[in-house]
Amino acid sequence: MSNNKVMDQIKKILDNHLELKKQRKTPERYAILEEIYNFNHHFDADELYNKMKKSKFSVSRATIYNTLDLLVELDLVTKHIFKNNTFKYEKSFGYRQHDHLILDSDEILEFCDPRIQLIKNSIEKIYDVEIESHSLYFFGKKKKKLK
Amino acid sequence: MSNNKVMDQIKKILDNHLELKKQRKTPERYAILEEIYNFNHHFDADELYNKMKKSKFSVSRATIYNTLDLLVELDLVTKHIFKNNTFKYEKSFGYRQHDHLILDSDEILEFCDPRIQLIKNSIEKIYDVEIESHSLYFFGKKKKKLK
DNA sequence: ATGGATGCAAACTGTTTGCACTACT
DNA sequence: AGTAGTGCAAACAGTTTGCATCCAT
Repeated sequence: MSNNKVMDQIKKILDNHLELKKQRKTPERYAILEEIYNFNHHFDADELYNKMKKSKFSVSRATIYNTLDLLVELDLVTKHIFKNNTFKYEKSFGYRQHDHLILDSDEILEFCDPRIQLIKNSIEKIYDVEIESHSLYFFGKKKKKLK
Repeated sequence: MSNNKVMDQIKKILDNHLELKKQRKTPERYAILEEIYNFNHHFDADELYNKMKKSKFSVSRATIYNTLDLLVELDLVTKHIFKNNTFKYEKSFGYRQHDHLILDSDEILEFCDPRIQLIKNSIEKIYDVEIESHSLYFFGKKKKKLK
């Protein structure tokens, strides 16, 4: 499989961090990271919890949340909040930055537009601030096709 | 006061809507709308609830949420969700569309950049969709001033 | 062996819901 | 009079927390 290489890289990142910060290399952390990178796109804590429960490696909710926080901090995972108030997550290593288009409240597409960087640069200059991240969502619906 | 005029206009909008949809013109609805338009910027349901409680017109949480939904539907109020998972609201009539810059996790500034419309237009064409709304937030921090 | 991490369940927070009562039309 | 809207409190959902136990170091 070609993405074993990605898997190796992200595990290495986690590994390095844990070593550096003298945190424990628990099997749970690696198992969770692996499951997340097997997801294709957005999931929430509960989905991950259930996926883990079905897998050979059952893990508690507390650990799910703890590990998600850790991985977000490491930039291996991105945390979103769309319109409702539950957090959504997605793997982020090796995926270039993108924004989201949400159609009919449930379908999520991704896009990338360089002009967002230009806006960011302007804002930084105008307000004399340093921007660390942004979130841009478009909400819309598919056009009805005329018969 | 110069914004009595604004107050009159928005009450008229609510009025028309209630009449049209044959909904009741309860004093609670007008009182809540008025309090909201006395706020200067972002608040959450609880802040509004407390503000109402202190005013002459105490109102229940259920009514707060019901009325907020109604006003959002009428575009008199905008509903946001920033990084944590509680909804924030702001009055929106007469205020041209703007986006938000959140500094050091607590200060909220507003800005307006026409390029966001250009991005929107592109996305609509590329994906053949109709975009109804967007949300754009920049998260950053103030630059340290050198002494 | 030590204490950081986990599992479990209870607590918490913001929001929603059910139902009896109120008051707008 | 009829019923939409309100108030209250209980229910709910997602997340966080406290504490006993476990296991990586």
